[in-house]
Amino acid sequence: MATKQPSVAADSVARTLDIVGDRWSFLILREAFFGVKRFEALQANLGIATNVLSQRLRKLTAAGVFHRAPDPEDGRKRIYRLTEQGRDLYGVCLSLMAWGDRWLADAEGPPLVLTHRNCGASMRPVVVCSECGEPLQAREVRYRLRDAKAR
Amino acid sequence: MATKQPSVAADSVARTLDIVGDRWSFLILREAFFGVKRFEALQANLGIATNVLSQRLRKLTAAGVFHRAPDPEDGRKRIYRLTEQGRDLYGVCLSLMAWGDRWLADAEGPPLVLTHRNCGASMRPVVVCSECGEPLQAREVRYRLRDAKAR
DNA sequence: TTAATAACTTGCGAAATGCAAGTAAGATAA
DNA sequence: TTATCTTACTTGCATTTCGCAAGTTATTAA
Repeated sequence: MATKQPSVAADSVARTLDIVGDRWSFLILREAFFGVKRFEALQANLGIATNVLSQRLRKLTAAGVFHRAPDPEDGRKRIYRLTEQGRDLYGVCLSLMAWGDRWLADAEGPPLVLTHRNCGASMRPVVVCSECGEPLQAREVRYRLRDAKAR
Repeated sequence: MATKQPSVAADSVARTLDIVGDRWSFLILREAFFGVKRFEALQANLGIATNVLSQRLRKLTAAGVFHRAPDPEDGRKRIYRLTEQGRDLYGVCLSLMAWGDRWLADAEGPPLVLTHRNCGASMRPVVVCSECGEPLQAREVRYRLRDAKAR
């Protein structure tokens, strides 16, 4: 059995889920990563209720995931752009997609082929160690607080 | 602006979120990755209502994320083990943790140091291309249906 | 055989969600 | 300039989900 270490690493997950841990936020982010930037387009693509979309965008903007600004070419429109913080969620979003594609795709949803433009290859996203490049597994990772003893 | 491609890759994200896209599932998974295997321990660590935990575990088990079995040493207890499908969510969970640690950690939650046992280094998880090993960014990834034209 | 424990289920008030309708501010057309 | 349209919201209300407290059932321990 793994060493118990809940409270250490727990809060970073919980805090993240406070922001994006509802049924819609990642779908909004997915659209954003596809290049969708406007309220109306998000609403139409997702079929989300307008009050909920409004609320989510406000929350995500307040959290620093999106930057909201009027369209200089049409003052009625608002442009929602991902901040660096928001773009940094791409890996999570892509991993969610890859997991669903691997385990849930069937007759209803044919598997996806992802292509990496940089190298040109068909690929899948993998979560690896920044230092050795090996895929990470739960048993192989230890969590510590900086300037604190190991648990 | 990116090419519009919502319905293609969209459903894999949506299907995944149908299973783990609520406020509790990833917290339950986090505990599971820390080695927690029993109902009572999950409840105590998370402070989740018992009916919701019961419902979530049933849903995640039905979806193939957990395997549920009676403890052979004590028939009252149920052991919830991650299946391969469940363990495959580790990357997502770790990425969520890393994001929260990077962007939301502050006075309340000191940054974490993750150590990779295999290589011994302090590291952070990175989502990379399985083929070239480079970190993935939204602009660099194309999505296609297998046996379908590009969009 | 009685009591304690583990994993639930049930009932009920509170909160979140979806839907339809309305509003306010800026653009467009006559 | 006036009227209409568009965009991004807000409001009200019914439905669903959630949290809490109090059972219930099955198994173990005394």
